[in-house]
Amino acid sequence: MTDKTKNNSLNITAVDSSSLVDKVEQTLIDLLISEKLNPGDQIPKELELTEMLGVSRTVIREALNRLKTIGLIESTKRKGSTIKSPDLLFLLKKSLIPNILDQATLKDIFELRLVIEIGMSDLIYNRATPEDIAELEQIVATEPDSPKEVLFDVDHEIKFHGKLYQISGNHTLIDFQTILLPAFRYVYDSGMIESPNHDSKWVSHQDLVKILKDGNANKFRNAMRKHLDRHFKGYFK
Amino acid sequence: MTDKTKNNSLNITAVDSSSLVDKVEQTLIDLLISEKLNPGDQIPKELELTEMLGVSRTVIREALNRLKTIGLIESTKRKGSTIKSPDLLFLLKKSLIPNILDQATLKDIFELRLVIEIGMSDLIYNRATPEDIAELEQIVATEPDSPKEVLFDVDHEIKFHGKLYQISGNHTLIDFQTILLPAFRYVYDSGMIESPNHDSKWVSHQDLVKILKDGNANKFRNAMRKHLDRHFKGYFK
DNA sequence: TATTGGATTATGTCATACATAATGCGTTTC
DNA sequence: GAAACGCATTATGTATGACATAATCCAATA
Repeated sequence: MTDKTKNNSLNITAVDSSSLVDKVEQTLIDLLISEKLNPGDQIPKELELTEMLGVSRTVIREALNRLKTIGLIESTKRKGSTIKSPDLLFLLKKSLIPNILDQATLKDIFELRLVIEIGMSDLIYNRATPEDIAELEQIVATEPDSPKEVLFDVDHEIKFHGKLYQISGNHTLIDFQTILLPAFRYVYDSGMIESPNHDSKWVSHQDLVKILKDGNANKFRNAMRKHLDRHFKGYFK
Repeated sequence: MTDKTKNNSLNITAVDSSSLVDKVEQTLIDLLISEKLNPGDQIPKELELTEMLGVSRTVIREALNRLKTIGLIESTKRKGSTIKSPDLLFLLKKSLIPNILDQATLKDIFELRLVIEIGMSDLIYNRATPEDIAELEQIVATEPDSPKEVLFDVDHEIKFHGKLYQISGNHTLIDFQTILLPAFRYVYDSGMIESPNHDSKWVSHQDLVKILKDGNANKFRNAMRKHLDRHFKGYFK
């Protein structure tokens, strides 16, 4: 009778069900970490790894392929594989296909956008150049004065807020926006969330620009919060 | 004379240098999108794909392996591969190995943490239960009263802020924290950023809890900003 | 000196065979 | 008749050998 046949309170060690490729992948990642390898450094050739780890080239290749997929290495013919500083957001871009994400995650992402835009107010306020502000002014110039008349135009929305991301100067954030966008748009298009209405206290894009120009960091942050308030509705009541 | 031999101003179409696997991968992703497939749906078997796309099983497998790596599919023996709602952050966790990231990205991530923690103040304020607050009070109970005496203890820092992420109720954010953390710690340990000092206007953890309990959303958000101010130093001057 | 044209090397692709886990089904057993 | 067992089936997982292809080096040549 083997341990496997019994599932009661005997001290039975869990069987390692991971595949060979899984193990090799982890081994390689550990190697990258422990050896303190830097971008540009080379890792052993496939055939060398085959010998070192005692598995077939097939397995080595599949494991390397995974590292390649997550952007940790890069391989060229004759040269072999070299370490790379991964583009963190590149992956997200690939895997974030809205119709495949479940609703909970989509909602999380929607919230994430609100969180980020409020939080990055400080970056924006401290980094906006006069040229940036001029550009923002131009973007909002075509908007009607009265909030009541402002339709919710996703494209215009993206243009304005996209510029804000750019002003933040944080490239990871900028990439982030291009990732959040499809999900964001999807949330609206699919009717998960009702298109926002404006009440009288609403802060318009024009107001935001004004405050960015003449206010201070705190004012701008709080104004941004008010601007996004319409999106928060439905979450908190 | 082929187009390839000339590199001057002739109208020369760029050569497609992507590998077969690259193409198959993209083809499969397009398939997922266009066919409006949902999690749980099956995709064709490897051998079927081999016939459909006219490439060897090796290539098919490598492409599938990539989709598996980015969490879009899942494969089991005999059953084949099925679509999966990807865990977005799982990937980041793997590829974010601090010593491999370049400095610029590390700095971006450091900023990102600040952005997120300020921005999620609203989530925290609106979702904190009395039990949450009690727990926070317990965490900060051991801290000295005077800001001046507070040492910068990364572990304690993580404990407190980790609880805040949890209160936010946004699972993507919670995952995010476990990702930002190693990078965050690395930034300090490697001396890229000096360990913060507290000035007299500093808002302590204790202050934050008090405001979360008795203040309002705006006060809490601005307090959080002040609390993190020491980290912002060095960026803006 | 500059260019050309192999030789070399390591990854990329193909083909085939077998191992392994999951599933279903019929047979045995009580 | 129902549970348990064993066997065939199926699709992925692993191993192996062969060849294709791109990048690089180096020697021969003009």
